[in-house]
Amino acid sequence: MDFRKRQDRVPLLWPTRYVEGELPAEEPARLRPAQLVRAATVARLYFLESKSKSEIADELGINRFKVARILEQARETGLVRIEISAPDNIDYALSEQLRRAYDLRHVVAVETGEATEVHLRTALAQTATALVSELVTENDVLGVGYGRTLTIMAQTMDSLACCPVVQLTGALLGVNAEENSVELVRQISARNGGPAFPMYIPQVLPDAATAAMLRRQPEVAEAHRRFPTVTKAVVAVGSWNPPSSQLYDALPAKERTALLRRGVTAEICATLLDAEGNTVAQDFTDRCISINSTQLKAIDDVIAVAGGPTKLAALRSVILSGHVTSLVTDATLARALVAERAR
Amino acid sequence: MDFRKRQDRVPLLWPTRYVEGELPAEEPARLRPAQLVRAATVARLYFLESKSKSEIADELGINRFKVARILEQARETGLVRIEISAPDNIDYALSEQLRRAYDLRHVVAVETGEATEVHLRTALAQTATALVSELVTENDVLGVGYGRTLTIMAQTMDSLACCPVVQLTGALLGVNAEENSVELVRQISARNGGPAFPMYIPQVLPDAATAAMLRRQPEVAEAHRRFPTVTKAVVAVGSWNPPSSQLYDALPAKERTALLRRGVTAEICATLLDAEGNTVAQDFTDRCISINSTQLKAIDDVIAVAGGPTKLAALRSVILSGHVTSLVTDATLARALVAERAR
DNA sequence: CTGACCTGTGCTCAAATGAGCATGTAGTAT
DNA sequence: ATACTACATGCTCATTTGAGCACAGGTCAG
Repeated sequence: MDFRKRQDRVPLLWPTRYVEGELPAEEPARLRPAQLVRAATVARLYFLESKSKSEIADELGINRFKVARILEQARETGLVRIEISAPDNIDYALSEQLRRAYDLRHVVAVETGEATEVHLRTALAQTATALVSELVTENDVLGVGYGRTLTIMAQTMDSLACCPVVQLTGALLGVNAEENSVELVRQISARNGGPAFPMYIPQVLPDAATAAMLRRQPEVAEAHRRFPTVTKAVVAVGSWNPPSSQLYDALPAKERTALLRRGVTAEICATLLDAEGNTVAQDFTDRCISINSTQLKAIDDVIAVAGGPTKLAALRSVILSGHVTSLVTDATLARALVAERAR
Repeated sequence: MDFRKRQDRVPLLWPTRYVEGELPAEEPARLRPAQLVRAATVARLYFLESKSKSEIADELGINRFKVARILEQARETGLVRIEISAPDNIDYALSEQLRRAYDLRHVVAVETGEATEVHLRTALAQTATALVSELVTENDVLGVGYGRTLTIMAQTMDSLACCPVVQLTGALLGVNAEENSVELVRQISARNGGPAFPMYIPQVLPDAATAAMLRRQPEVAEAHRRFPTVTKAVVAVGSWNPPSSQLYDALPAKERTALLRRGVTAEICATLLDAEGNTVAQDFTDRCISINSTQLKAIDDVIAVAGGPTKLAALRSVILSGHVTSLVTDATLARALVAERAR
């Protein structure tokens, strides 16, 4: 029987925590003693003692088809149960759907329930921590963008391989001074023990010339030299419409509206994207201290961490732009993205 | 992977209630998100959606060996668990061992724990009820012997197929008049709605001539005519040394000792057996109203119900004699029987 | 640099297996 | 009786599968 059952049958393998469709009622083995003894024996030999059906058949003096049928029955009656039990805050099927829908490398759709924004961020951050720790080896070079969720992530980051940590964007003025891209890089490198490449410099500068000049500052130049060596990056996604972006918040109203008029929908690092994922307003990006679009795309694995209803359009745009390869998001957002791709 | 694991690996299929060897500690999936998503996806497709490994491999764009290895890992980490959960009052492995050791058809070894004799009888009776109900169809003719455990069984007998019920032995004087072979047959036939063939007659008579004469009484003759048609029988086993037998108890001391001196170790219906299972004291059996050894052996399936430490020698004898094909007993007794056969 | 040694991958070949079919054996309706 | 249904059994053949091997890439010590 090989544990698979053909499609025309009722599925006999039940998950417990992870449920696809309906959960069959707990069924406490309706077999009678004689069958029970035989079925339990066969099941024990097959599952516990890893014998082949043919082997069991020979041993019990029945034929292998009979053994297969006994095992089938054992499953049907619930004598043998197979459960897939995984942490239930991840929607695995949805994650995989989304991954395939946009041909991404890794997608983790976190089930956040009726969470407040803080809870949502925390949940995403924890998952991002786990994903990043899993993917990053000591031979990697980790690039780090900036975002509120990433800040929480940095605080919970543990067991990250000891590898260089490179700051990908200059600092934005956040609500408090503790939260900025420099702090983020410091936190992470302090926790994984790897060398840090921070840049004490603002992200947005008055003009491209100033930015170009400041890029020549030793520390900034050093970080920029690392950009081509970055193998994995974890970044946030900023939404411009509706606004949910630290960069957006940091800009004067005039500038925002100008950029919005030019179709900016999302930002990833300092790269601005329209709804279709095209890079727009390159002149703005030139004024920024940040990894640029080309360099970002050259990174092997770029993990975007973004959730919440305001990020839908932005996340879609970022995915379509091809700047990210992996994604940590919430289930609601994931469902929306899958749904529109299905059309 | 086919759910079996080779012997050199740690077994990855865990029973819950039914445990063979050690029970591995509950292990809550130590995989990280990326692997978890992939493993959960593969496991879902394989177990829940019954796809083949090759199919899954094609679908996910990996090769089938990879799928097999992911599934292996899913088992190793406890993401996928297989449990065999059956009523835990039966020792399935022991039952099967005993069955094979003596080439019996059905054996159910009931785990009674530190039970009193009453509890033990009740447990055996319940199991016997289940086994008999399972094995007997409406096309069978059920023969019924006599014993205290069988009396309890009759009281709990339910969902027995509606078939004729034939009394196999005459009545013994028990502690109370309610408990005798006639009552037993009445009870069962009342419960299954089948025709009864009782015999209101004592089991032991003064001499063979009297017995022969009484066998001609219409009711007795009718039952005897049914003996060759009996297809399944449920009987008790009496032990003579140590004594644990209703028949033994019913005999005068003089007679007992005379028979004991002739090597009587066990009795099944009115057939007496020595330690090796040979029929002895045929002259005594001739004085009894009962199915005889030949007729008993002609029955397709004879289920003996016997338990408790006093029955060891008797049960061994009865099994060796070839009078029974199936057995409901307690685990302790079963273990003893298996152990001595192993030598 | 080299060679030993992992680890992950994908192969070959033979064994294990399932689906579907043919048979046998009821029981049931005609 | 006869035909039909239902079900259990055991077959053939194509598919699925595992074990073991071979190879690639990477690491490490010398």
